[in-house]
Order: sequence, then C-alpha cells, then structure tokens
Amino acid sequence: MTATASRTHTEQGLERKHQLLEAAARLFSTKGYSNTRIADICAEAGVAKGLMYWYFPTKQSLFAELVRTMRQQLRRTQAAAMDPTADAITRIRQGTVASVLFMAEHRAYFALLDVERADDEVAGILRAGSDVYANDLVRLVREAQRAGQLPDADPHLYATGVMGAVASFSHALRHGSIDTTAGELAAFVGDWVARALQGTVPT
Amino acid sequence: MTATASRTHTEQGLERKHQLLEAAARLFSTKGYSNTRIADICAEAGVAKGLMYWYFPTKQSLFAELVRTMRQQLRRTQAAAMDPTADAITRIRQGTVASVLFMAEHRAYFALLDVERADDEVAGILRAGSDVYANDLVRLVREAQRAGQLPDADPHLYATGVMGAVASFSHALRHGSIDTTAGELAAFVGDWVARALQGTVPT
DNA sequence: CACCACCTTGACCGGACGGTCAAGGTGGTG
DNA sequence: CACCACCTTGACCGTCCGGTCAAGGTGGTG
Repeated sequence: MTATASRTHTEQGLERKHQLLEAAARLFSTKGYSNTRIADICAEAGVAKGLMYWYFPTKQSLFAELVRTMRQQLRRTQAAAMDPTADAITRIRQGTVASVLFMAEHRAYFALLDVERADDEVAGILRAGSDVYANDLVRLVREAQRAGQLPDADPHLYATGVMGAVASFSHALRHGSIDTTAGELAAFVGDWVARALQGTVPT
Repeated sequence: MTATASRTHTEQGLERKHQLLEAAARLFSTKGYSNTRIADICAEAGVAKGLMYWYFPTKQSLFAELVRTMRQQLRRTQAAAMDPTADAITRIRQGTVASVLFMAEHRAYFALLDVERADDEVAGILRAGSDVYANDLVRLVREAQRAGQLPDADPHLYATGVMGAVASFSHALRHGSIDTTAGELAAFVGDWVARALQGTVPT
C-alpha cells in the first residue's frame, strides 16, 4: 500500500480526485460496488488505472469517502428542515418529508446504497453513520411520549417504523414502481408516518 | 455446462441436494452470495467441490432454487392467514402479521435477502416473484377504497407502505436493533399498518 | 539550470474462484 | 457376471481483477 495518506494535493489534483469520485458514484449506483471494476471507474473518468491509487489507497476507501459525504449532506438537510420550536411529532414529520425529498434529489447516490448491502467490507462503512439518525429519532419519540402524544411502547419500534417508511417509499420512487412527483410523495409519507405514529394527521 | 437438466435423482441424491441447499442457505445468509465460495458450500456440506455441479448447473441456479422455495412458503403462509370473509383492511393486517411472524421464524433465509441487493445476476431472481404480493396488496387496497375505508390515492402508494413496514421491522428484528418477541412485534406492525392506512386501529 | 514535489501512464503480478474433467465407486437389473 | 445409471472425488484450467511499479512528464523555486 503506497503512503497515500498525508499527501498534499494541488488545485488540479483535488479536481481529479473529484472527477474520480463522480465517475465512481455513477458506476457504483448503476452496477453496484462489487460489479464495478477499478478499470471501469478510471475509464469513465478518462484517466489511467494507476492514477486512482494516487488519490485513494484502496477501492474501499473511495467508496467510504462517497458514503461519508452523502450522509453528512443528508444530516444537514434533515436538521435544517426541523423547526426547533415545534413539538416532537411535527419535527419527526418534517425530517421525514425532508429525507424523502433529499433522497429523490440524489437518486443516484441512494440507489448506490440499496444496491450494496453485500460485502463485509462495505457493510461496516454503511452501518457506521446510520445510528446517528436513529438516535435522534429515539430522542424525539421519547419527547413525544413525555408530552403524552404517543403510547409508552419501546421508542426504538417507532424509530424503526419511521426510518423504514422513508427508506421504502424512497426506494420505490427510485425504481419507478411509484408514479408521483417527489413533492407529492414526500407529503404522502409525512402523513403516513404521522398517522402511523398517533393515528391522526395534525393540520 | 454439463447437462444437469433432465437428470433423475435417487432418494439419496435428493437428500444430498437438500444438504447442499441447507449449507448454502447458512453461508449465503451470513456472508452474502458473492462472498460465499462454492468450495465453502461444499466444505460445509462435507462433500467434494465437483459434486455441486452434479446437482446444480451453476452457483446462480442454486441460489435461485433457494429463493423460489422460500417465496412459495411465504405466499402460502400469507394466504392461509387471511380470512376470506373479512374486509380488505383486516386481510391486509392479517397478511402483515403473518409475514412478520414468518420472517422471524426464518431469519436466516431472509437475512440472505437483505444481504443481497447487489449483483445483476442475482437482482433479477430476487425481483422476479416479489410483484405477486404487491399485486395482491393493490387489489386489496382497491377493494378497501371501493368500500370507502381508504381515500382514493394511488393504491401502489399504500401497497408500498405496507410492504415497506413489513420489511423494515423484520429487518430490524433480525439484526437485534429491536428487542421484542416475534409475536409482540407482529402485533405492533399490524397496528402500525392499520393506523397508517386509515388512522385508527379497528378492534 | 538543478532539484523536487506533484501527477500520469499502462504493463505486469499474484491470488482467488467458478467451472471442468477423467477417473473411480456403488447398487440394481437382465 | 455385464452393463448402466447414478454418485463422488480432487486436481486442474482460464480468467478476472485489485493492487504495484518503474518510468516519464510538468511546473515552481533557489
């Protein structure tokens, strides 16, 4: 393994790196991680194969960088969508809507994720950050329970339900088995979650 | 490719085949399809590598047979759980509960499925039969809409929501991020779906 | 100019793995 | 017994692919 770490890059170098990341995203999301050859990525980016190893120590590390970036963006979007003065269930709903919209906007990236459960190598990377959102949700559910908006069942159950809804509907939208605009879907999912949580849709 | 098709098997042969399928199921569901070597499967079953090709033409076909079997069982279980005289939403709920229970009982098999989205080769096999349940659900949703139990939104949306809930909760149970018995979870998911559909839980 | 850090190339290596094959059982039937 | 269909073995083959490497730019600084 060449000492790729602690290397400094010129402006041009950073741009190359970006090109490689974009090429990889395109290919990973259509063919899946393990079906994408390093040679493919480099061809797509229009550079020689060896060059990838100038910017990334391994194929995995490239993938990891992709996932990290995307997850950060999602988190920021969710946070921005929640009104800090609103009650817990409303915030969950806002986060849900924002997530569906975000995933619709970045179809390619998220297609990448549901293609990828396989591979031990990759599983860890994927699992790493997803707990953050789950924890947030659990916190919100507890708040709602304290406020008497939700029965006192295990908060993890509710959190699982919310995340599952976002994931499933977004997945369906990506794969064309649902025929709406992202906006309509997001609203529908927001309602769906709100109903599932407390049985009614607040207005 | 040896002419594996149109071969007749003795009793002993069928048993061997079964052993191989079971060994494969164990390995696929823990390591994933593409991370499981044919050599591993044969070692697990305690036979020589070449023997697998006596019973299956390719690795893929072994996998396909596994998936086919499992899906049939699930369908039968769902059908058995639905009371044909009940109203549509009740039947959806019964199917949901039965699905969660079934998936809990066959964790290993279904872990196999969520490990596997990757691989073009495998994706087709997976997608092949899953429409059947979806179509059933759509039919039930339409019936519920005619009966005035559900708003007139796209039935596919509701169907997606129901299947997503089953999949997500079952997935969480398999991976230990939820801490209940299968029975409790199944009941919870039944309620969750019923609420999400129409906002109340019929008693 | 000399030097150095950064960038780019593509031939090559080595191990992994799906699939093949020739050879050797084993048991049942004419 | 001879024959045949079924079963079992493990060495072997061909290919694919992640990763390496030696060589060749290029541009900025002393």
